[in-house]
Amino acid sequence: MFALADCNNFYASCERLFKPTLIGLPIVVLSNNDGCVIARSNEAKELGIAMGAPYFQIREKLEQNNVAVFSSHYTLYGDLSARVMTNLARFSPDIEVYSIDECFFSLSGFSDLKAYSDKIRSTVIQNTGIPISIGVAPTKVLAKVANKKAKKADGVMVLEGPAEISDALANFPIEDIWGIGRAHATRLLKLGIETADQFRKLPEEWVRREMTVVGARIWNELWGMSCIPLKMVLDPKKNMCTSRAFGKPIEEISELEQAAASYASRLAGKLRREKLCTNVLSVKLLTNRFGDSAAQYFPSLSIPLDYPTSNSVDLVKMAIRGVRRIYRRGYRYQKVEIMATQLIPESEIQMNVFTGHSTKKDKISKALDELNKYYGAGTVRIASEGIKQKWSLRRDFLSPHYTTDWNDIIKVG
DNA sequence: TCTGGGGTCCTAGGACCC
DNA sequence: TCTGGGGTCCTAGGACCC
Repeated sequence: MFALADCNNFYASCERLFKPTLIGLPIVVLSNNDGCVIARSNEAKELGIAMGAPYFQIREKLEQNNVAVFSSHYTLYGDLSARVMTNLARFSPDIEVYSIDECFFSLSGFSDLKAYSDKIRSTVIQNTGIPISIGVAPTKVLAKVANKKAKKADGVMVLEGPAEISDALANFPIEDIWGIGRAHATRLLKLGIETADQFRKLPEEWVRREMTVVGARIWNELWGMSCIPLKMVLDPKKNMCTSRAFGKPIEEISELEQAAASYASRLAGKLRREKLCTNVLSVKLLTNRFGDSAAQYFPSLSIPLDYPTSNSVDLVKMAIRGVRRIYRRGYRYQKVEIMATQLIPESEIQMNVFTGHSTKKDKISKALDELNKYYGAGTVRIASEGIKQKWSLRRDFLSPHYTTDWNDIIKVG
């Protein structure tokens, strides 16, 4: 049996944890640049605030209803997520941390799954303050279904026998099935397939032909045949990307270079943290796709590197070179994407006799990491990243670093 | 003025090799 | 009328996830 634990309205719950005065009140959390809504407390959902709604369009409504608004604060959420996962790990030998707020784990060999899940749930809530729901079923796809049902029940739902499962699927909307996205849902709805139960009654061959093996796996999982195993060890990453919209549009190449340098440096840091090196660096510029009238331009360039690297100096240099190659005057750029592909572990690097590895550059990178870890991200930068970063993120409603910065720690009394 | 960011998997088609 | 066959690798694009 598989269990899925999912934190309720995770980001909103994290913000509320440190502001108990907000209990019972509506909360929303905004995306980077305070762009749109990415998390809502139940009270905010009840007000009819849609997921993904652009902030500037609903600002008045939020003010009228006294909704508490927060900029997203991933350091805080990451820290609280780790606490939840640590607690869950005490209850099962096999766990898969699936995302920042979700965790699959095996309950095979356990008895009285309802009572055990209730205990897990109350322990996590007690120890972390984050409310969670648990769904249990014979496959991952069914555990997802159970989890949705748990949210509407008392926080735990176990689906075990065939009759119980049929019942649960009978009125389960097709578009809510894990793995069926907008495109497939639209198509299936047109064919009159509206529920999970109708979907699994389609012939398997049809599903396989029209929705590839991915669809066939979901189909089998809905019949209780497990096809998606627990992933207890993470596969090594294949790509890594730093991409972020600017606080305001950029037209000048000098500012684009700064931003690209800055993103490349951040990317290099992420690579080093995961002990990976990249063979190819890609740079992409994007104009604002929502600006109907403005001219659009989405150039990109992949730069093969002479040797796999993760050092900031090399990657920043390449990113700037990329921007210079693809930049064209006359556009209002909204975003730059720096992507590293063909990643390999640091330990597997084949030395190139001619270019080799520069220990000096590696030492610079290491010093950067250590200084920034101690004094805070971005304290020491490469000069081309610029000092006055006019394009940097807008985060007008950022909460304090309650758990990750001594200066922001909660004071009692 | 303002509309997120970071990933994975699968397939099809082209290039290339023997 | 005829123009091999089979394999691998790479890339682009689509679909999906949280």
